Amino acid sequence: MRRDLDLQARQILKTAKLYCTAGRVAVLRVLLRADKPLRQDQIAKRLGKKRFNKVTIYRTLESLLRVGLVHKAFMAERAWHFELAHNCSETQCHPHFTCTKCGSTHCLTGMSLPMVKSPHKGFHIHRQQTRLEGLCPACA
Amino acid sequence: MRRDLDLQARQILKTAKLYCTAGRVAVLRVLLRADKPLRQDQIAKRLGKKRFNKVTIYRTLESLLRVGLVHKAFMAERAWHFELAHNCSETQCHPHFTCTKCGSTHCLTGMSLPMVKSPHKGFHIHRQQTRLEGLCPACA
DNA sequence: AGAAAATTTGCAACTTAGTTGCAAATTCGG
DNA sequence: CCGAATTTGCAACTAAGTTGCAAATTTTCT
Repeated sequence: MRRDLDLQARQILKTAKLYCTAGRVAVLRVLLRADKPLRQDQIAKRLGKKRFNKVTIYRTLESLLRVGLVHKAFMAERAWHFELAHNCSETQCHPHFTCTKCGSTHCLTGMSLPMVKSPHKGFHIHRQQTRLEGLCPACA
Repeated sequence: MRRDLDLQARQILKTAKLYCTAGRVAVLRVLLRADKPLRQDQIAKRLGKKRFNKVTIYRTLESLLRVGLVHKAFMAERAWHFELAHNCSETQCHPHFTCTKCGSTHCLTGMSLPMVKSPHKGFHIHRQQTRLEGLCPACA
């Protein structure tokens, strides 16, 4: 089982043309077994005895991101962004668009998306929010 | 014009039963004029001469959040979350669900949403991501 | 209006998340 | 196994946000 995972991780790294180091294999193994997006500290915890410096973990993730093996879930940014809630309904706000080139953000007001229904039993969805990425008029 | 904005801000604060202080009026005015979600530092910048301590700005935003006048756009969390990109298409990943009670996050795999189309001309949407909030099976 | 009570503000110090430079260690290709 | 390329750990740093507390402001009560 664990051998398998190890081999799989190594294989993946090799095809991605990344150096196959202890750190990368370990982090990748954690991600392969994860059932949800993880933060650096959560990954570190799951590495257990195999300790790596947090800088190493971040840099490993960076390399995995670079080759497209990994995503940043939530397309999060580092800082919080605030806006008035006035023209948002209880269940959703307008979508936000962020330009991948210039980084500018725009509110795409005037569109309301159909409310998502979970395919998994037992989830009660109260609010949804959609984030879009692409090129803004100025950059396109 | 500016008088109007001021009055409007005061009115809003009054109905929300918040102390009507210089800081709150100023921050609210900025938000009323904003065309997109703003970070604390961006708000500070727009306050111009009316300087307030960043702690004050954060606490002001907190109070506006508390009474529901303001949102955190992107439902952002403070730290980045990473996950394997394997079962995501070029244009979207599965939606993520976060429980507002216990804070747990789940991947709602197995659903693909229709790709959003911008109602505004000139936006080229490459990727979309949906985030859901509500109660998870355990908390519901 | 004036005073007491409630709330907000600013400051300094702190935490958390993530980054950078650099020297030492590891990995790869021949 | 050697040398070049890449990765690692460390320490020090930045950015974003938080906390405690005393002083200032706002509201309420009379």
